[in-house]
Amino acid sequence: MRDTAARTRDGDAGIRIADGVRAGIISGIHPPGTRIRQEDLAAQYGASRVPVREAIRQLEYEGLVTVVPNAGAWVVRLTLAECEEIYRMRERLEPLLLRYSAPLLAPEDIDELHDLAEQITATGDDTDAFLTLDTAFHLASYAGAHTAQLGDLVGRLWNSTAPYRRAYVSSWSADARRIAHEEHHLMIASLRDGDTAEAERILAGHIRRTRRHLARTPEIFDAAVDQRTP
Amino acid sequence: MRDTAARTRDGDAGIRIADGVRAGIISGIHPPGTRIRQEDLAAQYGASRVPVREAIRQLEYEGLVTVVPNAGAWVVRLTLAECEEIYRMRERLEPLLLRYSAPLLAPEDIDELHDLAEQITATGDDTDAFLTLDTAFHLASYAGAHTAQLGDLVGRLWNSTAPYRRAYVSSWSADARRIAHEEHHLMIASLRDGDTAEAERILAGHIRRTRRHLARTPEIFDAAVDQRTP
DNA sequence: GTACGCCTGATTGCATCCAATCGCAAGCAT
DNA sequence: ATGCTTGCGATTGGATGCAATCAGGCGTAC
Repeated sequence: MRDTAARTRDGDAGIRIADGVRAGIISGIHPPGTRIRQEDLAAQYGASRVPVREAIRQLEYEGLVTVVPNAGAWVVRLTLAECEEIYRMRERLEPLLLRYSAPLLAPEDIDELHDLAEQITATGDDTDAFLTLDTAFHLASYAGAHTAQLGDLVGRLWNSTAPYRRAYVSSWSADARRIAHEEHHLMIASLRDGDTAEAERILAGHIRRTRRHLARTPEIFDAAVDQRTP
Repeated sequence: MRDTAARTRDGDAGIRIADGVRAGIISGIHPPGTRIRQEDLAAQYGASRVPVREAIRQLEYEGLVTVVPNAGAWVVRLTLAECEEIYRMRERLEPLLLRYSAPLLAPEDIDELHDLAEQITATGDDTDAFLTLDTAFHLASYAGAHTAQLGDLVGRLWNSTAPYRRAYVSSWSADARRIAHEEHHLMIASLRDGDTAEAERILAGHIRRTRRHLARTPEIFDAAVDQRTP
């Protein structure tokens, strides 16, 4: 019952808890391996444990927390293999999502993508700025898609790897960053041309290259918070 | 407190409810549009409404029920566009899953696939038998994969469309069925050859063809049970 | 000194109970 | 006769309380 939101008992308030915890996980406040206690969250959000349980279940199905019956919940810790699996899924799904989105992007939407790509190029080695803008760029490229499940799924996959992205993006060389920037611009050019198939290929390559780089920095997945993680 | 399972309060019993309802949806007992009341399920499974709520939430995240706050839950009803979207996702994801599985399939596993394919060929126009065996065949082809998320996701996608599969498979011509059988055998041959890439291509084509046929039978998505479905 | 067993504390899982919301229908006014 | 309003019933959302389970620490036996 501390700071957050004062007892809106209208619609459905267990979602607020899930939103808050999700934000905490993505932003790195709750690193992988952190223990999640129901009563703590209940107190923090001024709610009972019932909606907290629902929130934890939701986050479990989003792949952000691990629930062990009669034991508790922890922020998911990924192995390198699991993280690669997520990237392989993204490599196949995001081009499909782009295929849904591309035909419905207006020229001004593509201009906005161009602006974002320019800002990304200008971030230099400010990792936080890069992460924020890169996420915004890709999500904006999917803004045209009206999908029932695919868009949400891609968002969940992004969130799943969010705690690790900071670590390995900061390990990129200047050259690796430059290639990412160029791929962004190539994709924009293909979108402006109306060549969706080529944009799909560039995007798939973009994700694949990131995955391969990831495989070369396995040390990211070793250290962690460890609070009795199963 | 009727027939089902007598109060096992050990581990986690809300999952039992989800399993039961899921089976009912997949098997067609609860057709799309059916209203789901919490108290009914609670009485049916001899539990309180709390685990029922969790079960409904779980099924919502699996894409099997639609929950409207302060209103209730219904078995998901798909539009043709939504069903096509699921097939497009499967078209990209299942070849990836096969890529994980194929190298770990032993020769005897492939023999089993061959047996299943033979049985499928022998079903003639027995739709129920075809559905059961076809599901078994594809799941068996994925048995080698040890994935954290991909396998479960593919299973969920299959389940989502299960209520509609019966209807459109029964509309297949003898020719359409024969093509499916041949694709099964082609895939087996590629797997036995160790040519995973070719098996992937055949599988993608198999799913794509099914999706295209689906688009030609939109009448499946019209009629339904309708119990105040939103 | 080591291993096993018991006991206590903490945490989760479920049942029961109360409050808020929504849908529907009857009644009234126009 | 039709449209709007108001009240009631039904159903969901949330809070509290109790039972069961698991982890860790201590004591005892070998």
